This record gives sequence, C-alpha cells and structure tokens, in this order.
Amino acid sequence: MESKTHQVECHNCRLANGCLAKGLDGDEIKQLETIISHKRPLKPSEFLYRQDDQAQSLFVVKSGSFRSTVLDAEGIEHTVDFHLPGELIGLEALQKGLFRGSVEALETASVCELPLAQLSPLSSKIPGLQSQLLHIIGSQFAAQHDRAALLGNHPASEKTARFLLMLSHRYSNLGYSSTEFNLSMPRYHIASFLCLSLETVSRQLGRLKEKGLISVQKRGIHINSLESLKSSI
Amino acid sequence: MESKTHQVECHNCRLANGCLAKGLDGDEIKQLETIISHKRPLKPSEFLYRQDDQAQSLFVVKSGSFRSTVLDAEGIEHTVDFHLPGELIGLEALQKGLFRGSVEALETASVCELPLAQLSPLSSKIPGLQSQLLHIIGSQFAAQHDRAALLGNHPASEKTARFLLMLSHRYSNLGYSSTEFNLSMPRYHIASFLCLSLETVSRQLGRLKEKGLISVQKRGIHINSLESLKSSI
DNA sequence: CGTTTGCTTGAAGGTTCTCAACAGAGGTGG
DNA sequence: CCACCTCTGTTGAGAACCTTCAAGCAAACG
Repeated sequence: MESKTHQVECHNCRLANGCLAKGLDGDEIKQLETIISHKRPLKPSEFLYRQDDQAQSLFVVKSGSFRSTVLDAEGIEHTVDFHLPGELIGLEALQKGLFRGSVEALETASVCELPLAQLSPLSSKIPGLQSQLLHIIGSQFAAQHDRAALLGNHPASEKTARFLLMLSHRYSNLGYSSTEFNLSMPRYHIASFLCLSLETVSRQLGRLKEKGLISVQKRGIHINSLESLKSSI
Repeated sequence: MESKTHQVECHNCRLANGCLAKGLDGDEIKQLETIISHKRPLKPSEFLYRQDDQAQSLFVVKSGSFRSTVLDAEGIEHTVDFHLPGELIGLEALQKGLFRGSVEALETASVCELPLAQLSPLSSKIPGLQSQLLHIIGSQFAAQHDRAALLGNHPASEKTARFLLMLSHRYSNLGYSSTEFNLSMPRYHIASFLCLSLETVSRQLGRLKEKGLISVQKRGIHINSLESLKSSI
C-alpha cells in the first residue's frame, strides 16, 4: 500500500496555474501527467522525507501543510519554513541528490511527486516546462529574501505581526481569506521559526489581541484590520 | 566605457570546475563563452544591481566579494548573504525578472555576466549545462538551509563562532587557508547578517580572542584551532 | 477518567541593546 | 607636513527585552 499511486489530473487541479503545468498546452500537460505520481496522503506529523535521505523526487504540496527543518551539528532542530499548497519542496536536493533537511506534515496532507530522473529530460523537451520550473525556483529564492526581512533584527512583537501578515498574504494568494485562517502549527513551531521562545510567541499574540488588532481562539486567527496590523509594525 | 566587455575564457578560469562550465567538453565551453561577458570591475561599495531593477542577467562572482541586502517595508536594510568567488548571484530574479534585493561590492570585485535570454535556450541545447545549472541552484538552496541553522536561535557567542567557521569552510573550498583570512566586511555588516548589534559582534570576537580560540587584528582573522572553535559552540 | 499535549501567565534572571565616550586609521585640505 | 574630519572598532554602564523556570488550565486522547 505504501507505494500505491493514483491517477494524476493536472488539467483539473485548482492549483495548476501556480504550479508546473502553468502555460502548458493540453498535450504537454498530458506528458507531464505521465511522470507525476501521487503518494498516499500523509498523516499529521508524518515525515515526507528526512534529512540525508536519498532524493529521487521533488514534491509539490497538493493539500494540507508542511514544516521543513534542519538539524544543526549539535542536533538542535530549526524550523526553516512552512509549506502551503502549490509550493515546491526539495530543491536543496538538486545539489547532491540528498535532502538537506526534513519535511513533516502538520496535518493530513498530500503531495504530487516529480521524479528527478524524468523531470530534467522532459523540461529539455518542453520549453514551457523549463521556463516554468525556473520561474518557480525564482519564487522560492524571492520568498527566502522576504523571509530574511521577516526574521531579521526585529523585536518579538514585530516578528509575530509579520508572521501573521506573511500567512495572510500566502493564503490570499491561494484564494483563501486573508483575514481569517487557522494556524496549522503549534506555538512552539512558530517560536522555532521566529527564533523566539514559545512563551514569547504566546505573549505577543496576547498583546496583539489586547490591542484589538487580531482575535485569537487557539489556532484560529482573525485579523481585524490588515492595515492596522501592518501599521503596528 | 560602462558597457565595455572583455574576452571570457572559462577554459582557463581557476573557478571553472565549481562553476557552470563544470563537466562540459571543449566545444560546449566555447558555446558558453559566447554568451558570457565581463563587466568592468566594481569598486568597493559599488552596486552590482539594486532592488527592483529589471534583471537581464545572472552573475557569477569572479573575484572579490559581495553583500546582498533587502529593504523591508519599513525601509530597514537587512544583510541576507555574503558572496565569494564562484557563487551565482541573482537567482531570485527568475521569478518576475526583477531583482528582489541589492548586491554591493565589499571590495574591488568582478563578475561574469550570464544573459537570461540566452542562458535558458542554451541550457536546453546542452544537457550538461542544464544539469550543472540545476546543481548550482541546488547548492544555493542547501546553503540557505545551512544559513538557517547558523542564524537560528543561538546566543551571540555561538552565532559569531559559527560565522567564522562558515567563512573558514567557504574559503577552504576555494583553495584558500581555512584558518587565516581577512574579513572583507565591516563589523556592522556582520552584525546585520547575524541579527546582532555591532557592539555585540565586537565583544564576542573579543571573547573568542580572550579564550585563545582566535587571533583578531582588525579585519584579519586567525583561527588557532578549528577543532577548539567548533567545540566551543 | 487519568494522562498527555498545547497554551497561557507570572516572576526572576540573564543576555543583548542602546547610549556614550574614546582610540586608531585613513583621507582631505589648508 | 600637520591639523582636521570621518569611518571603523573597542569598551563601559544602564536599561530593555527576552528567556527560563514554574504553575495552572483546557482540550484531546487512550
């Protein structure tokens, strides 16, 4: 059952136009579908892959969300990023064929699998695929720039507000509400991502609530005014 | 004079085997050389490009070093990375054709210029070039994972030691000494990169010196024992 | 129904930042 | 040639911020 795959249908996937299939014609999409497979859905806290695993494939998040982590030399885990639907995972494996971090499902989640051995030749054959691949790679780098600005030298209050605004922006790009969403990760994962203690994150969310900028009910976040939240930074 | 270009000779460049030319045969290298140009060398603190500039090209550091920065929404500058010879710069522009950060020479420095419009078709034609391009992209992602582990949730003393070890490692990969090198950036750029105040960086370097782990003379760093420095973390 | 997990809140303590003064190097101009 | 200024780096003292330790609560789970 582990390796059972399902039929892939990029042409009626709602994510297709933020994904690799964007800009391809019907025939090209068919070729792409032949190399893509689906693994069975992952359960919460199940690993998609682990640091130092051999990498046969890249993955695109189809549903749910993921967290990627690295272990440093001392064995301390750092949360590098969260991944929402449509995002490409595993690019760091292009260097040596090894995954340089682990990726873990935060909730029930599914991915499309792109075998590296077939992706590269196919992208040489289909120019639109190659350019879309480079486009997506570029967005990942651009996102990392944004993340650097988010995490850099800011007090905890700003990091927390920026974190919520980043999620808001990403959900909005996916067609979801930009002011109302559920956090798919616990406080200590947010803390690890923002390089803060979990108590500080909890307190900062509390302060944003006190100020009337957001409403918080456990994992549920409601941003009362995007503008006020932005200007609070 | 601004746009004067010089002849490019990948085949006798000492960086070639960490660069795009790696694994290409003589004829393929010739094709690559036809699309690469050199700009005149940049002077210290001169910009290679600025945030939101139109991106026509990617760049590879040929000599000297660079610093890349982002401005956040509030106009605060963050140092995202330092770039040493052999490293590819500008990948974040693959998304929208705009540079998402600025890149500034830290000293007299030169680059090879790779026009995007010609790089993509050429890499379709030369499979070895495409795979080497993906390989380099992969190393950039891998490096970002390492950076996350460097910067994440550590006290200032560890960040500083890790920073020196990272530079040591990178210089060593370039064939330079891993224990003796000159910092090409002032303390406040290190501080901005590590998310610390410049005074804290200065004090931490002082403490590493007091402990006998390193010698510091302005920009000159000598690591007395790599092992001791590592185990001090 | 007890245990575990996630979250909140309080108090104390430590780390880092800010403000400030100072010193040396390098460049400029009189 | 020297005075002057700027830039860079060091060092100190106090304040602010964040972390750690601790206790308590609610919801989820077996």
